[in-house]
Amino acid sequence: MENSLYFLLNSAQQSLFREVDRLALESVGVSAAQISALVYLQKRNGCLQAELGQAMGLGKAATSGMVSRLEKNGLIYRTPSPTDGRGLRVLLTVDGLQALARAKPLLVRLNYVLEDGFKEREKVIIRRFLDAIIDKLSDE
Amino acid sequence: MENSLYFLLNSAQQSLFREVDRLALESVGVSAAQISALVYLQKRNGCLQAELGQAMGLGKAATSGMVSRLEKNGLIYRTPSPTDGRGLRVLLTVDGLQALARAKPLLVRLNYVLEDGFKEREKVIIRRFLDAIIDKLSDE
DNA sequence: TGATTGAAGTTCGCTAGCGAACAATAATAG
DNA sequence: CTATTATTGTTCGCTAGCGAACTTCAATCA
Repeated sequence: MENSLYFLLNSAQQSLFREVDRLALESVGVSAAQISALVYLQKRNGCLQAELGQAMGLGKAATSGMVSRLEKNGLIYRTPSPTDGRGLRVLLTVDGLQALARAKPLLVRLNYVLEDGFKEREKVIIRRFLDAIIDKLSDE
Repeated sequence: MENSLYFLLNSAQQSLFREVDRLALESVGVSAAQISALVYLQKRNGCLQAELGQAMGLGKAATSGMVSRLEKNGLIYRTPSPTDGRGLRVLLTVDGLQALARAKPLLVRLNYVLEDGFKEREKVIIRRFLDAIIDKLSDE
């Protein structure tokens, strides 16, 4: 029971996330969760706050808090959406871009460590497992 | 980059954990994290608070908070350790045992869903991936 | 034995998530 | 055009984690 895939998955992800968070705060000065948001904002070149939240899999409240903390840290700024009177556009600042640049080596190294010891066909199976979880739980 | 195993693993575990937490609160009235603790306590038939924390991969502060909430919910009780003047022994209450009984079907169903669509040899690879992460990060 | 080091717990202030309730704006139905 | 419904975002109170600083008791060393 306590050897089930569910407990194993939780345990692995939690260990990993906490370690990455520790390293990120130490070497980049930004939390792991915030780095994920910065990566997305760079790819999309800024976006509506609601879109960022959806991409991160967060609810409204969590998104609001996270974006506020990013703003307080000077990594992003918010500006009213030109096309929607309700929305806020979220954009990287120069500091945000620089933090992202400092974070990238960590992310690259991380993936090297994660993939180390697994053949391509094995990685395909692992991805299929993780993708299946996400698929089964996305109800829209 | 955002398709890396790191982001994929985070995404999958977070989706899964939040869904399980939602179901657990709804059908058992106890959070997913608390259920993990109850499972461990049943297996060990009670243990020192510090041991529980280590088994859950938590620090002292998180352990203290979690055990306090379990106690507030009436699922466990604390009693001074007979062998160590510093320690607290944590034990399931009757309510705790009953909550565990209500939770078990959920856990069984969950693992069925997770394993569904994967052959034995594929599950072995998935376990090896997750175990490797835990191994690489346990420094003692 | 007595002093130092270590381990068990608590508390504090922080990040990070949740749902619920709310205000403001947009979109849609009549 | 107006009334209803949906979407965007905030705030509140909660669970859940972290490290740091602290107390208390145990173990070790000299």
